[in-house]
Amino acid sequence: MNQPTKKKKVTIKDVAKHAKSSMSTVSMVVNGKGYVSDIKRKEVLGAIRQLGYVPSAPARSLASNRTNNIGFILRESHFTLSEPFYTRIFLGAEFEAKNQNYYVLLATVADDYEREADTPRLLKERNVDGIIIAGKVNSELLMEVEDSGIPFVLVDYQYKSYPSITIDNRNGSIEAVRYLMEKGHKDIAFLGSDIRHPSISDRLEGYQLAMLKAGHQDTKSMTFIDEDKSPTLQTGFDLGMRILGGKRKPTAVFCANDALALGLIKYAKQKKLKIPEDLAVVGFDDVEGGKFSTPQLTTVRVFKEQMGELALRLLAELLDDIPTLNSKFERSNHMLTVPAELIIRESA
Amino acid sequence: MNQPTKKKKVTIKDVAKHAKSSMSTVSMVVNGKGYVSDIKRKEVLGAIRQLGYVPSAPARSLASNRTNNIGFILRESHFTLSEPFYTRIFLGAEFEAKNQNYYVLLATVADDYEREADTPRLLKERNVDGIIIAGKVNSELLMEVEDSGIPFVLVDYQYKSYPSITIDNRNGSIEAVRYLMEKGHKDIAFLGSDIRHPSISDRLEGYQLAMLKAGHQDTKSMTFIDEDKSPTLQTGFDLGMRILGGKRKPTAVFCANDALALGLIKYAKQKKLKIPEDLAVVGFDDVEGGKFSTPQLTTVRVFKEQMGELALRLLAELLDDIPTLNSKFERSNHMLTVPAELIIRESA
DNA sequence: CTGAAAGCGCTTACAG
DNA sequence: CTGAAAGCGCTTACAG
Repeated sequence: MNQPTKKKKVTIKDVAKHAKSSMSTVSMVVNGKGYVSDIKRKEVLGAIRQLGYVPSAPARSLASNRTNNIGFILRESHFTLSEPFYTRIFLGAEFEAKNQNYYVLLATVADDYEREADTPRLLKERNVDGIIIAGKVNSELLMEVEDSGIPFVLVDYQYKSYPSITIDNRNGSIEAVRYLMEKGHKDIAFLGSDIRHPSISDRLEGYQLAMLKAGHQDTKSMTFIDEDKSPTLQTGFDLGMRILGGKRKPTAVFCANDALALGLIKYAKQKKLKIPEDLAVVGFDDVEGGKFSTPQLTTVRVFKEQMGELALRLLAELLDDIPTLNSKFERSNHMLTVPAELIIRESA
Repeated sequence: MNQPTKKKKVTIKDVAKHAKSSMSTVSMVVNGKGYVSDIKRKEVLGAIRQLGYVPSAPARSLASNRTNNIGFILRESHFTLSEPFYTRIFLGAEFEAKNQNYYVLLATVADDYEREADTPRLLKERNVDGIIIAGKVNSELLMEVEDSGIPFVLVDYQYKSYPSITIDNRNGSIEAVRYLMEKGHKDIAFLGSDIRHPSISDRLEGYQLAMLKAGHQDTKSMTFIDEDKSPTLQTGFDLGMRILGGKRKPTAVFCANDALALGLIKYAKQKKLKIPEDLAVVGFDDVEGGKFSTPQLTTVRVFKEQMGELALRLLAELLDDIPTLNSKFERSNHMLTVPAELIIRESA
């Protein structure tokens, strides 16, 4: 069928000729711009189908001064995380990009990013119309993107009041802590790390709010945080020692994320504690591993794909609305929050 | 510093003028083609630096008929696997792509891929110079890529005798089984699934070879395979029942990959078996989770980043060597195998 | 070894 | 509402 012969590329010119029309008309129907009579449109569409015409991306870019590429910037360590969190956000963005006819160029950056030296090529070459930045990244990078003038949106992170998609961490946390309380727990601890990540500090805040509201003044002695560590299994395991080694042992722990929760559970099991009987544990994120852990993890679900999708859509809207990039009004409309949802399984 | 002013784009023309040279000369020094005198080159380079010239990707593409993009095709389920296996391969390719000045466009495809309907846009639009296909994918896709005439290489998969980068699964497996034998094990079982993936069937073969060589004729009663399942934790867990429920219980199990091994361990622990005392377990892949499991997983390491890097490099070479895509000679030179390495930890 | 010129395949004012 | 033409920023023969 599809002979791998050196078939000549079909151009817009061929289509125009075939449809007895002009290149501009073809261009208009392809791009859905301007008015073309129904008859002409049909003829053109027919010619396109018959000839198998596919527009050339580079030619379009060159002529229109748009790349139709979106950059997706992510810390390398976030990309290779065993729990596919950002990967799923990326996937959501990719999915929506297909709908919107964008290509997404992924650029991973080192954790110790340095301006200039590590500038992603897509930024240097300005080979994107807009950028999505996922998760916490070096502020050098942020400033660099900001200076570039290329529109961008953040996902699961915030910077000044630039457009962003964030999780409703506070309410998700409140819900989790309340659930624990309903189960009769009073001594509820918080376990966290990398507290400078806004998602994590918001989760702490939610915890504090819920505790205060329930009349527990002293949350401080019950919060265990290793600020300098990233929130991984290992960190959770290590913090487990501190939590369970103190004199005032909690009966429940709300963890800043699933990895920490899983690490804590691992430690607790090693100490022969029964979960949830001896210690109830709730995580946050709803990561793959939580479904397969023993016991299965009770957690707060984050809609990762949806976040990516929203980010792409928001960015696409920005690109359409502000070609001159000047309207700084209504910025707050561009800071979206997606709800999180408590998922009750076995660990609490 | 970097004013976000509407600075006019610096073009090759500006550089030529500034360097008192011509556009073609500038082009040549940028691309390192043809001969340019040292003096001219220096002048041009100086002008480029001073003006901050960055070539326009689309203009280049249009003029040269190369996109400078590489497509990376991957099954969606492989991308979101909790164990970042293919993700790391991708990262390796991405890394090498930077060196070679390619952008890599990631396209994830559904597991139930259908020709035409699901054709990745990068293929349809021919917006890539070459393609990397990672892991086992639908044969429809393979045929479609083949028909497109776009050069491609496979990673961790094979198709006809197209260029590929594969793991030395057989020798890795032999090494693992031999290690188990050295430890005194005789009843060594094999645990696997999705046996149609060449990597997995090769691992089985390695197992069989090693067993035979050691005088164990009957490997059949010791191989446990669920062909229709993918090699996940869950499958490993489920197969655990069969392995440990039979009358002839193995003292060691060589698993087709880490996920299966981890699932098996989970089941065995639940059955109060001690690992490795009661049951020794070896995996394959050396995935993140194995380092944090209890006990830590003994496994065969696969150099994932390196595989991606090799794939990109191989593809880049193909693209340079055969612009007309005709030489089908020496294909076997293009089927690379990377060694695997036994990593001894705690589970065996 | 270097420069002038055509051409890559589109989009976009601009006439009509 | 539709067509002719310029121009996007490069690369690549082709003269010199």
